[in-house]
Formats: sequence, structure tokens, C-alpha cells
Amino acid sequence: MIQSKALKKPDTTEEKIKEAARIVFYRKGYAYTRTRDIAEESGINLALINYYFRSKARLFEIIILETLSSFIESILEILIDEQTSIETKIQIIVSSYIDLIIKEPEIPTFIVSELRNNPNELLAKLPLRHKTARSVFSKQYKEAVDSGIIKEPNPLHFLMNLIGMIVFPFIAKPLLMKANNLNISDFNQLMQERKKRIPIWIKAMMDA
Amino acid sequence: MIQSKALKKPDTTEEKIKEAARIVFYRKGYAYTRTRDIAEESGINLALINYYFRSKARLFEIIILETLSSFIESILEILIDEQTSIETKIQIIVSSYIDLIIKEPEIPTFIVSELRNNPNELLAKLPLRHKTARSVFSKQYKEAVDSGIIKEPNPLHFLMNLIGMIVFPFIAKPLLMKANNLNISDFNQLMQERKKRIPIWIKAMMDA
DNA sequence: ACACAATTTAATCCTGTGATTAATTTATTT
DNA sequence: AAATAAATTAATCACAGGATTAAATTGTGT
Repeated sequence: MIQSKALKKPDTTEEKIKEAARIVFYRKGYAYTRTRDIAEESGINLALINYYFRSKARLFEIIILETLSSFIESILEILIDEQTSIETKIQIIVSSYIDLIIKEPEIPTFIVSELRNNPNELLAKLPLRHKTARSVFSKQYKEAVDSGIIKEPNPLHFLMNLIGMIVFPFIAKPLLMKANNLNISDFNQLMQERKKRIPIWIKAMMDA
Repeated sequence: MIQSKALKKPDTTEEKIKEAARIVFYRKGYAYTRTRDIAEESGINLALINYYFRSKARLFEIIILETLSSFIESILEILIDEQTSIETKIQIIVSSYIDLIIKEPEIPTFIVSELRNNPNELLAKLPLRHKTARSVFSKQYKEAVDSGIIKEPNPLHFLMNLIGMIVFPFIAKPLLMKANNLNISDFNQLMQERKKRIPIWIKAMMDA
């Protein structure tokens, strides 16, 4: 189960600042967030941000690294499990990811926008365990290809398609909503539909 | 044929500024772009930016509106043509869009990032002709559904999947490249592969 | 060649905002 | 209770960066 940290009730001042920072950073991004916004959102004195976290930049780095790693790990965790079949994995990933993003809809755009600046520096600091995850999944994927269940030989295409179908509508949300006169519940309704359909679509396209 | 304005050789000072602004805005986004960057990139004096374009904000608005409308129009143009079949449309869209984005790979993330701030204000200023385009395409799509070629009844899902499969890898590029140790030509190679495969995938998933 | 407008330049202004400081209050230790 | 440390506050600093100004240059029409 994916558990969002953003829901944890903060009690210490340090945690209050961090949660407020997360909210404001998610909403406006690093560049448009003023330390005064964070102070106001958390109801603390401006100077405490620098007292507890050395700078706006350091506070931000903590937030984005946590966000990134939990976002990525929650997929890897599922992919890495040798017990569950690929089909089941797809269902789990689609369902839990869409639920997560509906709860925290700013995360995908936050990640994309902020990663534009210094991706290498940031990603270098991420404690990622790709290798094992990738190797486990590649093996499983390769078996599916060999046994003829899946035609597309490259697991990267598979993953791009899967994640893309899940995440892209949230990234394009403003455009989507405007161009089709959708309100939020229309949009969420569409996303709920996709929980059921993406696995079917993926299955169909992968053995085409 | 999609023709990028960014390749037009500027001659007047005003055009020089605009092209430089486009380049820098695409690369760094509005917030991280200093007017001094634009001045340097175009080799003109700082004050000329405010002389020709009233402010950084107004210059930016021109750039992003041009970018957005040409990006959107280039799809609508294809969708709106009643002569071409849906299958052909898919091929044309996939092929020309991937080529366009490979040439100007910063555009998708630029649009997503900048649209996060004031989407409504910006989109309201866009001279979009959705209605006609949508109605033509909806009609054609409905026919395909009625005749059983396509199973998925909602054209929005179709479009989200199509555009998502095209655009998402470019948006996730830094993450993708890092996680899989790809260099740029590896990445572009993958995208070239997708030109052929997306139409096949789309076809398969749509009648699943 | 002259007058007037358009363009360009260097220098300066001014606000927003991240950070710091010194003083004050609260908590902890002995 | 006294002493020391930790936390909090209000006030101020410093400077990056968008904008403006006034002077200098170039262009255009007569």
C-alpha cells in the first residue's frame, strides 16, 4: 500500500515547516515559492525556516528527494516481486498509482517541472535500487516474451506506455479540462475509468 | 508539414530578441530566465527588451501563446481533415509529432511547466478552434465505433492515449535516461522505433 | 544638409525576497 | 533557583534582477 507522507499530522515546528513547504512547493514550484509563503502556510516565524533548514534550497532538496524516491520506489516495489504475474502487476500499479495521484494531483507536474533544472545533480542523490528491480522485472518480462504472451521485445517500451498512460492525463490536466469543458469530477471520473481500461489496453497492445 | 518557427533566421532587432527569448524560455522557463540572459543570447542591449516588448512578462506571453497554438493547431489540422481515415491520421500525427519534438525536445516540458501557473488566463487568450475540429473528429470516431473498428467509445481516451504515448517519454526523458543509462542517441533511437509501433499499439488497444 | 524620429547605449533606480542578527522567551539541567 | 541551552521573534541587511532614464547614435524625409 502506498502511504503518502503528506497526510501525516505534523507536531514539532520542524515538521510543520516541512509539511507546509511540501504543500507550497507542490503547488507553485521552487521558483515561485517564497520563504514567506512557507512561513505563512505553517504559521511560524520566517526566520525559523533558516534555523531548522539551512536554506530554502536545502529544504526543497529534502522535499523533492523524498517525493521522487517514494514515487519511484512505489513502482519498483511492485515490479520487483517475483511472486506476482506481470498481468497482476499491471493491475496493481495502475490502480494504486491512479489513486495516489488523484489524492496528490500536483506531484507529477511537480516532478517534471523541477527535474528540468538540475536533473543530474538531483538524480545522483537519489538512493535508487534500479539494478535489482530492473533485473528481476527484465527476467520476468523476457519469459513472457519467450512464451509468446508479449510480442514487444523491449521492456522499456512497455514501461513507457504503462506509466505514460497512467500519468500523462494528470500532466496534461489543465489543457485537457479546458479543451473539453471538464470540471474536476468529470476529470476524476475519466481517471477512474482508466483504472479498469489501462490493463486491458496494455494487454492488447503488448501482444500486437 | 509542421514548420517550426524557431528555425526562422531573425534579422530585425525585434526578431532577434524574440528568437533569443524563445530559446532561453524553452530551456530554463520563465522564472529562471533573466532578461539579461535574453539580452546576452541575442547580443543586444538589455534595455531593448523593454523598448520592443513592454516587459519580460509580455514577451513571454507572446512566446508561449505562439508555441501553444502552433503545437495544438498542428494536431487539430490533421484531425479536422475529413478525407483521411483515422488510421492514416494516427500515422501522420505520430510521425510528424515525434519528428517535431525530437527537433525541439524542450517544448513539451516547457508547456507543462509554464501552464501550471496561470492556465486559465493563458488558455483563455488562445484562439482555439476546438469546436469544429472536435465535432469533425468525433463524428468520424463515432462512425468507427459504430462500424466496430474501434471498441472504446470515448474519443477522449483515444486521444489521451495517443498523445500520451507520443509525448510522455519526452517529458520523462531525464528520469528515463538516468534510470536506464541511455545517451541522447539511444533515446532518439527509441523514439524512432515508436513512430512505427505506436500506430500498431493504438490500433490493437482500441479494438480490445 | 537639416530637422525630426527611431534606435541603441550606459548608468541608475527600486522592489522583492532570501538570509542574518540581536534581543526575547521558553525549556532543560544542575 | 540559578545557569545554560534551545526556540522564537522583530527588525534589518544585501543583492539579484526587472525596469527606467537620459544621453548618444543612426536612420529618414524634405
